[in-house]
Amino acid sequence: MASGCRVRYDLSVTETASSPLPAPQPTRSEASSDRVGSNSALQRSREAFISHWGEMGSSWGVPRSMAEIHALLFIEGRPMNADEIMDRLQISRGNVSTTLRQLADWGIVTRVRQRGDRKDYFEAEQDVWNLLSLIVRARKRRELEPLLAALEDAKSLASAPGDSDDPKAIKAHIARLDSMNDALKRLDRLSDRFIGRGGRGLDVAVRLLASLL
Amino acid sequence: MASGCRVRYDLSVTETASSPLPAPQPTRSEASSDRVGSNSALQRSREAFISHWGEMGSSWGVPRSMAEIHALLFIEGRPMNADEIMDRLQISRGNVSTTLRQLADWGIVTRVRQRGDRKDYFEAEQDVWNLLSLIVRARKRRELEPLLAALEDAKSLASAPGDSDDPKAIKAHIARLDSMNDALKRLDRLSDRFIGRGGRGLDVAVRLLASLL
DNA sequence: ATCTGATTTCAGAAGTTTTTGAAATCTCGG
DNA sequence: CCGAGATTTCAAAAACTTCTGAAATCAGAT
Repeated sequence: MASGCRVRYDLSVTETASSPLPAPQPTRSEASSDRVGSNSALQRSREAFISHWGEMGSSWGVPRSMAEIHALLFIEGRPMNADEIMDRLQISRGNVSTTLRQLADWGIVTRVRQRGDRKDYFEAEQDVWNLLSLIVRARKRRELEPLLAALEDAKSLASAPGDSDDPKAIKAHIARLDSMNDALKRLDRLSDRFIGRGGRGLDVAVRLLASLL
Repeated sequence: MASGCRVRYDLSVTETASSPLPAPQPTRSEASSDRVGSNSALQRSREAFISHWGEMGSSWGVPRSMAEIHALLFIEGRPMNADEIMDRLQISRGNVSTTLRQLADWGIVTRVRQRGDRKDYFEAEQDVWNLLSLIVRARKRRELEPLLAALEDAKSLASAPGDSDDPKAIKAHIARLDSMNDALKRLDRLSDRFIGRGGRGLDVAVRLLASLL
């Protein structure tokens, strides 16, 4: 569903001076042919995880690089700074900065301070149920709730004052809006409970259901 | 999150002859300013529903026009043919054809035959829980399952034969993959039950949970 | 077979989203 | 207050997705 394969870009920043990074770590390989970088089994497994997570993200409307950054932080399980992320994923500084801020807004990633280091470090939520609940919460707020509001609007629009529509048709129309509204509202309320307390709710509910069905 | 406002396009097809359509129905209005077309309360309400549904779709990775076509069929609640859809939504024949096929593949829309009419008509699933279960089913197959397989791969990659990685690190890494895998697998199995029987399962489960939590 | 209207296909156009990278801004230490 | 490094911003570029429309294909009627 897409290829990939970006080109390397210049790392030097603003000032003219050369920034003597501790040893510019060779890049990862993208897919086949040439391999560079540390290619231990562990590293290759991480790479696989990252790219599959990125893939999944992009089919769910999450920018690939956002999903990849998150995957990297999750799978490394330790705080990383922007430079490390840039090097590892081969994406630009601006992109990393913007994306980290968004992930932090969603609450999926936390900014941590490293003693005696001016850089910002970031680490990902490690509890998967917590992670899922954060995602659900964010999408619910950004997408489900506005849609519910819109459905209410559509409903009130339909029952406007004097007009020339067939009352039968109006009734059927409103019934359709209502059934959609009901279903989504139920999911909405349900997700409230699910995410009620730090993801544990989701976990519990899922176990519960699994046994009941 | 986007504008819209496409231009009208030529309706005439292949042959040179003029296709005398029964009266090219004026176009809908996009948002504000000029209004054309039938503007009854009912019509405006439908329009609102369609565009909000389209909006939502596009933030979930569904092409706007696909979401709109589905919304139109759902809210009209009757079989419609390609020409009606083109006129109403102002989208091209090719787009309509391709999209209808996809919706039909997902099972969200059904092709129905109208006696004595060579055209194909399409109608949308009217039961919302059924609809949701069809959507869940499709996404599960197309996205969740491949991801689960990929996680398994990543896991086996990590425990490859003789290599230089710290055994501690490998253990931690595998634990992470496992926790992700477990959570997603549980969701996966759960959705199986949910959609087990034509959407009713989903409905029942949701009611059940709502009362339990 | 042929004709006619409906449908599908697909290359290119249009539109949208994502990414880049360099300049602006911020922040801390001295 | 200045300098050095870190971060943010944002206009422009690249990449990707979706859409168009004309030509090809298909299918029923004659």
